[in-house]
Amino acid sequence: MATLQKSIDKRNALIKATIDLVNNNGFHATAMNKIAKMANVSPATIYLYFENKQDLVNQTYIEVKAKYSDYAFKNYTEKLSVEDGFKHIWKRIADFKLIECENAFFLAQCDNTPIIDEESRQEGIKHLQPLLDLWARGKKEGIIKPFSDYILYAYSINPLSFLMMAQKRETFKLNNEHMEEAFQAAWNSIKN
Amino acid sequence: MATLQKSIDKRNALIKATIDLVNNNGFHATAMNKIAKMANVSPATIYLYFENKQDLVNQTYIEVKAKYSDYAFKNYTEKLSVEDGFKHIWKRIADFKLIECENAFFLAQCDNTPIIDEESRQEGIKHLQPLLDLWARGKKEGIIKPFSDYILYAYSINPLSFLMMAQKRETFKLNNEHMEEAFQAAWNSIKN
Amino acid sequence: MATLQKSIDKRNALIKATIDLVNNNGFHATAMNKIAKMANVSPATIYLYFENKQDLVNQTYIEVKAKYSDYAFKNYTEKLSVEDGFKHIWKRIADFKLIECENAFFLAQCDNTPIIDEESRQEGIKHLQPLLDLWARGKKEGIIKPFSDYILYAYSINPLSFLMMAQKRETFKLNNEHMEEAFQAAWNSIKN
Amino acid sequence: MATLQKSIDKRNALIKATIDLVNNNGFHATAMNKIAKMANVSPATIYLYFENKQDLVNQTYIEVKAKYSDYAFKNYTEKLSVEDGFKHIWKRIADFKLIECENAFFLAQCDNTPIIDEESRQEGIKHLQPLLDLWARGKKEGIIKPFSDYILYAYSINPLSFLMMAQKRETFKLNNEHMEEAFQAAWNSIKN
DNA sequence: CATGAATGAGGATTCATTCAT
DNA sequence: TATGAATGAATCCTCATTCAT
Repeated sequence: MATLQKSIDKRNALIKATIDLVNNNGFHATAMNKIAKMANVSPATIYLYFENKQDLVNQTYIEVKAKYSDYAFKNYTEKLSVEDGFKHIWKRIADFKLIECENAFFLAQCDNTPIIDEESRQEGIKHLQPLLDLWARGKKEGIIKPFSDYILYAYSINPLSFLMMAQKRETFKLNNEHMEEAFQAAWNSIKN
Repeated sequence: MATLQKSIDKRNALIKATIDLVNNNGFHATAMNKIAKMANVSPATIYLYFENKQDLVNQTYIEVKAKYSDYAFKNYTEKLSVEDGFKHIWKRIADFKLIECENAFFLAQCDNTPIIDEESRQEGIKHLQPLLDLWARGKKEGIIKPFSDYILYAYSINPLSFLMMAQKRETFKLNNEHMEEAFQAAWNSIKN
Repeated sequence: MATLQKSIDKRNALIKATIDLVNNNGFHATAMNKIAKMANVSPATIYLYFENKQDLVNQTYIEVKAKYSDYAFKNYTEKLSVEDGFKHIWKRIADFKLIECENAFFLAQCDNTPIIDEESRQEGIKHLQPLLDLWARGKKEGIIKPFSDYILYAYSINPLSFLMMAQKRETFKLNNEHMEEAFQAAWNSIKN
Repeated sequence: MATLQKSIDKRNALIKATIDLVNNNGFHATAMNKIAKMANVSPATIYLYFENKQDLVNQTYIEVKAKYSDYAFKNYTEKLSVEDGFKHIWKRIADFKLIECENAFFLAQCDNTPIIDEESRQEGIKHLQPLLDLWARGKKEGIIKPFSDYILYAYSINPLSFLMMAQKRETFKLNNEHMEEAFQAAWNSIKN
């Protein structure tokens, strides 16, 4: 136990350090040494947990992506109406992007950059199924526009990433009113 | 003349090579050496045109950003109605992101990554004024929702970046119908 | 133990190599690569022991300067008369400059060149106190001329550097008679 | 004429720039580019006047060395007594080292460093003949100690270099009294 | 004579990774 | 399991030198 826990702690510390440093310096400007130091671990120790630097980022990506969808669907139930269900998920995602913004920023960087293996990217995509199911139901009920899921995502979910970036850059500060506007824009873009 | 043109050609070749290589490998994985080789130039020559690697990317960013807004507002006139004007600009930006996708991908990478100086970023932001003016007019006429420009941009323009990425990743192929859907989603998200 | 000793050995090997190569090629013509090779070490290893090239020379300078004064005052005691004390120290310094001439040449190069940080230079100056004390006593007793210490040093000690250079250049070979002459010249220049 | 003069001016400007930059940065840290810039000349132009960098320093050395001996023997005549003659030359050399200290510093650097070709060094040595003649006469007359010329130079002339360095380093400021002391030390070290 | 643009070779330094302990 | 010392390869950048004009 104790020793297993210690192992997990180290792994977590390494992933946390990776997110932090990659966010601030980018992938290639982040030295394994620095990651090790920030995680209070020897550089060699990293290689006990990860095959190499690429593997470290890949796994970090998958982990954060999982955290993202866990967060997104927390307390969500298919019993909700399409609109309420969407609102619920949207709000959760918005919270994730704006509160857990270090994680969200890391994902944005991975998603707009050639640093992640295609395989790991695929691995990370799987998790949004409940949202796709909701949209399918919405389309069938005539509540959601019969658009490709890519387009629905692009317009109703992804804009939150842009707002997160703006906020992180401190060029824009989101308040509750903005969030309300954002939700309206999202919903209007996909509702029938 | 001849010699000035040759200089300009070299600078352009360097910028083109930078875009290409950074797109495929990321900023830090792109060696000056490789940029030089691709531009048919000695590594040392880069430093006649740019102060250092950072300066090279900064200037590339500014240049591409300028190309982006030039493209966006080509043939645009304020005489158009708000809706027509928006449609015009939106179509141009869509074309840029989907046709000049190398350029667009480069911008996406810079905008979601800490590789660009804040100063250069500010420099690159200036160019969207005509769109902001159009939105101001739209809000006054009651045609556009009275949202923050950040939100209007996030929902009506930025989603195109997501679609561009998806297409570049070959996970999704946009046809004319998709484009029509995308425009509707964009317009619905901001129109009153 | 073993590992600490190995570390010290490496550091020493690096310092030795630095002296050798800087003596023969000058500071800037000496590549870190070459120093590493001569010390049987990887280039990267140098940076485990020294911050950078400048730091390497600075520390080498300080080390050699310390060795110089250790050598100068070996077996010296204040109980000696001023003349005997001076003769003792002078002989030791002469030996150092002519026998440990690699070290002496390195110092000469550093002292006549802008390669050493002012700070390290100050650090290296501290060590001659016993000689200054001896002169102070000599002046008080009326045995040594009441000249500035700079002048006493310039005339009674520093000329040995010139002779060392000449010998190193193989333009002049010092024998015992020369040494006797040199000492007379030194003593005559400062004695009352 | 005019064009020849212009050529000479350029050559002089280059030599002046070399002295200045080598004094402040050392030989290898001094880039041809910088020398060219300081002399208001294109880098390529340097190669019209000098074969390469080594040749540039060699010739600079020879030139400065010539200036040194010209300065040293200005107004000197063999009709002076040994002591007066020595005093005359010594004063001139002292002036050179302390007033024309940029030149003197350059020589010190060359003389304590492996940057000058042996050949050029030999070339530069020739010039002190009148002093050697004076010493020969002094020895014959029993006024000067029958020491090797190397030793005479080391003790009566070379110390001025040390004082010049100290002054340049701003650790010591020489006044007239010091100069008087210095001359006494010099003369006492070699006079019978 | 004079130049400024161009360059290939080389230099200091960093980094992902390994290995002896 | 954990480490810190060690490293070879690679990176950014500079520089002495050349060449077309």
